[in-house]
Amino acid sequence: MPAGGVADEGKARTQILEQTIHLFAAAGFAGVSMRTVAEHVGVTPAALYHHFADKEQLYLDTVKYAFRAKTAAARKIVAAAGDPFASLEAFLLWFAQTLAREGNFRKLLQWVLLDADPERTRQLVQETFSELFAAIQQLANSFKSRYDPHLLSISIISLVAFHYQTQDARKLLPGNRASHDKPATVARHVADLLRHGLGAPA
Amino acid sequence: MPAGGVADEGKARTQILEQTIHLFAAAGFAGVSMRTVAEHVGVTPAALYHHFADKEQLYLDTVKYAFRAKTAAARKIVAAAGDPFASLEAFLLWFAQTLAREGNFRKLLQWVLLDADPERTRQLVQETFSELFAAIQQLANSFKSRYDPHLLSISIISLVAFHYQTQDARKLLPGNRASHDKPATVARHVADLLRHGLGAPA
DNA sequence: GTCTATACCATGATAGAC
DNA sequence: GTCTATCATGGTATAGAC
Repeated sequence: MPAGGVADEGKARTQILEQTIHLFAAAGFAGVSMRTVAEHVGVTPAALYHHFADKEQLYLDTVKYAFRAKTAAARKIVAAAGDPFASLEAFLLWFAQTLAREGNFRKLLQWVLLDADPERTRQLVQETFSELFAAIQQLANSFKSRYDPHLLSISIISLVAFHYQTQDARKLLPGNRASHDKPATVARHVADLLRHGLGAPA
Repeated sequence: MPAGGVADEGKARTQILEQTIHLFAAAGFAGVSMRTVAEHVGVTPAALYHHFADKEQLYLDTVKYAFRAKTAAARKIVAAAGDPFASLEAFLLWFAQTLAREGNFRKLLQWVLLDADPERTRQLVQETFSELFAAIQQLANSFKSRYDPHLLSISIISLVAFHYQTQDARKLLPGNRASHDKPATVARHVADLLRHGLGAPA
């Protein structure tokens, strides 16, 4: 098995996955046809079936491929620094940067959360969310706070993830400014809120 | 124009919308066919086209119908109490209860956030998100905190919304307990976190 | 306001040549 | 490993009877 990590991966196969990420990110499983994929990749639909058993497998492999390495970075960041707050801030900045920069990553995450097929959900959550979540939960535990680690982990992820999920929608809502989507701004806001809460005005 | 608020609404039309909510909530615009809707409603596809110009209009009207009244409740709750923290806690509980109880509402919200069509996004955000957001922003302002009102509003919504967005996924992640999805638990956790932050251990 | 019938196109998937 | 050709099915939408 090659360095990639998941089964065998020919050059052509990898190139297909690479070019398919954007399509599934934009329209989801049901919104993308094999013909569209084929056209975009520059082959015929039949050629796709040489590399993937069916559309479902292509989708699963595409999402897994897109998430690989993305979350491995999180582990390192969380494990690196000693002070919990320093780790938290490093993670928040990394997460905000990643979501801001990699729209495909963000959207695929949203598609995974909306997936109606339980088995597909299971596979994707384990392949995608679980490593990221484990890293955050480790961080959450290091605070030795009053909060439940599971709840706190989700809260930390929420504050960054949901902000970028609503990126397009917020442009239509009052009080929006372009600077609100800058990763540094978001990370600082969330770090402040998590550290001090609303109780202590500056 | 009748009390409903949006154009004309016959009895049959309303019944179609009512029964279609669940389908679009589960599978989104691309994942639902007019045949499926017709079968589920108990008519032929042709009958649907008597009430709705096309599939897109059926989708838009369904989402708008599902959101109507849902968010009107939020305004009252936020406006009611005097103390900002009391209002906040009342809102958090209402929001958690609504998302926990009304899975269709929650899922439609997620579909709206993922919609790739800018014009559809514009219509739906204004019809759905904007009233809820205005209520929260009013609340956020009342804290007179150091935080940007827009950012703070999204943070408040994030902590509850994302928690329930990840409901299915979290069942597969470590540390999950059934009690974590009880509205009272979520609301209390979020209220504590927002009030005190991580800085002040109990 | 709902039906039958249907036009017409897109879909996932396969067989078999090269 | 990719092609051409094809199939069966399902997709949106319409015409016109009742």
